[in-house]
Amino acid sequence: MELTTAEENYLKAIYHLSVEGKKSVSTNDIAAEIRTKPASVSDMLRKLGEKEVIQYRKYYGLQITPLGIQLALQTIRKHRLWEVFLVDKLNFAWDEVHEVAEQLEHIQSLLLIERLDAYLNYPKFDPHGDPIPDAFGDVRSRPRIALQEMEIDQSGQIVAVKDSSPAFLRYLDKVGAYIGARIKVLDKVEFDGSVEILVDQKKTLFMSKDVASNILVLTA
Amino acid sequence: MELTTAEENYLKAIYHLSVEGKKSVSTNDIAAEIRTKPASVSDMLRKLGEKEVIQYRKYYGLQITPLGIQLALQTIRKHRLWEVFLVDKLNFAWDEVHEVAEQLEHIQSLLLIERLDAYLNYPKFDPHGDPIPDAFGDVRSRPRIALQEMEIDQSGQIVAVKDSSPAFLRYLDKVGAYIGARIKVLDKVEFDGSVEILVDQKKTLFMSKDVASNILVLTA
DNA sequence: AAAATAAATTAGGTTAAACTAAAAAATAAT
DNA sequence: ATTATTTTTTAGTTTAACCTAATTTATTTT
Repeated sequence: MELTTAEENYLKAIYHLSVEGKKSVSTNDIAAEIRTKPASVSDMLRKLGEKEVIQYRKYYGLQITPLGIQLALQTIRKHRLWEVFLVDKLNFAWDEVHEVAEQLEHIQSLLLIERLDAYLNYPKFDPHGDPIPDAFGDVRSRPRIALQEMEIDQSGQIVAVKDSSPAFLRYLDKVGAYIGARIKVLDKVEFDGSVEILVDQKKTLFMSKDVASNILVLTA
Repeated sequence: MELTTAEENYLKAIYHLSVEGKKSVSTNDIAAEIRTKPASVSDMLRKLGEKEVIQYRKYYGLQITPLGIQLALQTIRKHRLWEVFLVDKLNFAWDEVHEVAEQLEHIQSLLLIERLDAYLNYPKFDPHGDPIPDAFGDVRSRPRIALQEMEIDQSGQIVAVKDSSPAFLRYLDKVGAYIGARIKVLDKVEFDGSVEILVDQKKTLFMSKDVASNILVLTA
């Protein structure tokens, strides 16, 4: 089964919307995600349906198939491995990698990805803390909760972000809340949902509810 | 100036034919190089002419412009840097890299190439011994002659091959004539042009004229 | 120099992926 | 339960890159 670059991008978007966003995936959702027009999405859904990576009934809805999930995970695997390469080996900042990884993920060569994986020492998580599927598509993800949902005095480690826009990542970098940081919730303000945390047993940090709900923590 | 992947491939082919093959570049030559049809080439030449990377007068001929040369060299630079990466870091054999590098060379990111160059320690030659243009397109190539043209008792170092088809590269690997090998010409048979060489002061090797004329040597 | 051959280009068609505008179906509101 | 609104799909274009077949230009040959 061969997918074009465009097809891979659609499938990846559908996978993310299906898994992360729970409820059924709409044409408009996909258009927003891919930054394209709904009419283009309808076109592509028909094609993806014919290739049996999704089950598609027009006006009704779609469901990603096991084959589709497998292919999407391979693309995600490639994307995240390249991100590790860019950060670990080429010293990219974690907010600079996405665009380039978006291109690299479409390079076709099984050997390349296997070798890259070995070279990087079989990493299990990318620089944003997201799990890297193995060659069979298996993902071992750690149970994580939003910082927002933690209790006072609970501690843990920042492992990922929900919103990975460059602006947000830069903000985190600036205030010193990097992936891997060990944190403890010192206080929560009921009124506005903001929280106060201790980072690495040194620095105290205030953050709004908006920020805190975008940070994922592996609780101890 | 932005070139598409196809445009980059055509320009690269035109550059190679212009520089390596001397005489004027024909539509048919390009078609053969790119494995496409002459009609498609005509189409593309018009487009490349409009973008001013070549000077083109139909039925008459073409010439690559300084801008075209610069852009072609950037693509070649990327291709050869990726080849170094694949061989040095990911342990690819030198006959396995071309296809993958052909894809990687089109990734667009100046930062990526600069970082990769630094990571590889600013290599000057790729695994086939071809020179890597620097960020400004400057190439420092070593003066090389074909093994075929060497005199008896002359010695040197294998630095490149003309024909880099996988079959030829595999053959070289098998007989132990790798890039970097130090050699000395022991004998030349006038009758058929074949040569006998000593490799690394150890192994004696016979090769046909065809093979010898495809091996480039930096003479001592 | 005219005829034959070879090379290059144009004309017209295909496919993938996008788009706008219009139509159809599903959902929500009165 | 009609009407209004939103969502989705279809119809018809556009662009890039290819193709075949036909034509035009250039080059050889006689």
